[in-house]
Amino acid sequence: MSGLREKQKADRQRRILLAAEEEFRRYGYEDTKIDAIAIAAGVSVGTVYNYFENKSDLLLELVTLHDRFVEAEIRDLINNPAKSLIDGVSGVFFAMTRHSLDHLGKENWRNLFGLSIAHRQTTLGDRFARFNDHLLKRIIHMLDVMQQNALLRKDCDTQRLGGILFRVETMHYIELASNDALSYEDYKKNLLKDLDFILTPFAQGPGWRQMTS
Amino acid sequence: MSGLREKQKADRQRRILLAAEEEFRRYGYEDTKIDAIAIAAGVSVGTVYNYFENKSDLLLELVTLHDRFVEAEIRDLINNPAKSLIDGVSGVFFAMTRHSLDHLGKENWRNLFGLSIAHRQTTLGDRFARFNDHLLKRIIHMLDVMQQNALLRKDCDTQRLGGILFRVETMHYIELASNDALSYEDYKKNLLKDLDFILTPFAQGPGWRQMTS
DNA sequence: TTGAAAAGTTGAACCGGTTCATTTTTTATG
DNA sequence: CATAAAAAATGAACCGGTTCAACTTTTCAA
Repeated sequence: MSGLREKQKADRQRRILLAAEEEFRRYGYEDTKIDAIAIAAGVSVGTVYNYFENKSDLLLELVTLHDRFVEAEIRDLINNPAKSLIDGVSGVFFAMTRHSLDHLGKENWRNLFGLSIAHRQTTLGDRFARFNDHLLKRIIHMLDVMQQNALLRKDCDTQRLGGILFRVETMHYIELASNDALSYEDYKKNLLKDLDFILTPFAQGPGWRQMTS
Repeated sequence: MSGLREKQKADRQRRILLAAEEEFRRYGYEDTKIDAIAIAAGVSVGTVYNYFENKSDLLLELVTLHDRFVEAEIRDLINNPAKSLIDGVSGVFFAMTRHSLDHLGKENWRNLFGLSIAHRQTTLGDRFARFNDHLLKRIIHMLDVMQQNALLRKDCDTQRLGGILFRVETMHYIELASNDALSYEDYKKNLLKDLDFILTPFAQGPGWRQMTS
């Protein structure tokens, strides 16, 4: 049977990932030793590197794994459209952030962000960029839907608005992840104010901002 | 004379910084070895660590050193106010970025950003945050001036607008620094579009966006 | 001038991520 | 089965940032 090798490979990969997740969660990125992951997974150090490029790749893999949950949450939020532009957008961002933090914690996320910026040229940076790109597309799609539903002005470039909102959110997320003194509630409050500021001129409906002098 | 020690210290510190700048510029952050800096500066490895916390601190020190030039450029741009809101804001951002890149190059900047995010709790992250905070204050001040000059709506919260613009710019800068395929011109084009999108509703004068349905 | 305390320098050793030559396991073939 | 080729696992060695105990230089009081 030639499936043995495949089965063993899948099993080892799974065990390494599981061990890594446990270690990262328990000790944080910096204090997690590859050695410890290898021992916990019942393999040698070399084998870990056989399955994963490097330490940060391992972390990225964990993020990607849980990507599907975020994906599901976003889908739900898009399918049950919010009553207003700001509720829709903030709802998606809050859900994403809540989930990300619960899953891996601040320390891992700031390392992931930091490393993906520093090593953009490498696999890590590239894949993280793709991951973000995908999320951005979902945001833009939601804006399109809201435009259909007359919650967003027809003359608004959703591509551009989406990009801007995503950039602002990303910075808030980075600030949250990299500052232990900042709580999730702080993040929500700050982001909401920014979103409101940006979105108000583009929101359709009785409450939008009067712009003529 | 008790000044000898002080003089020697200042001299060593200067030599180390000079050597570091040369190495960082020539080889980039990753490929610069502390060992090489020490040799170029004519001191031992231990001495380098006597003067600087660690490798990234050394890079941050170089950035801070040239901060004054950026400062000067910004002051000029604020003193000679631009004709429009968008020209003023983009002018400052473009100048900052142009100068930063010329000074240290992409590779060093993406590492600085990456490391300051990953190590926010440490001296590095903290000092980099302060550095950014200071720039943000200058931007807000410029917005205040423009508001005085009737280039920006009186009812606009300059604090908030400044924060948003700064966040968007920072993300564009990170994208520029971390992607070798992106040119400075690309950055300018992309950022300008975002700034225009955000600012148009708040710009005072004959050309501002008509917002009533 | 002297010598001991303070300040600073030094480089060998440490630590942990990563590599790679060697060994072990699995598969394919007669 | 037996065996050779292919695939994968292994851990000792490498590399470079960082630390620290030993050593040198400077200061300062007597």
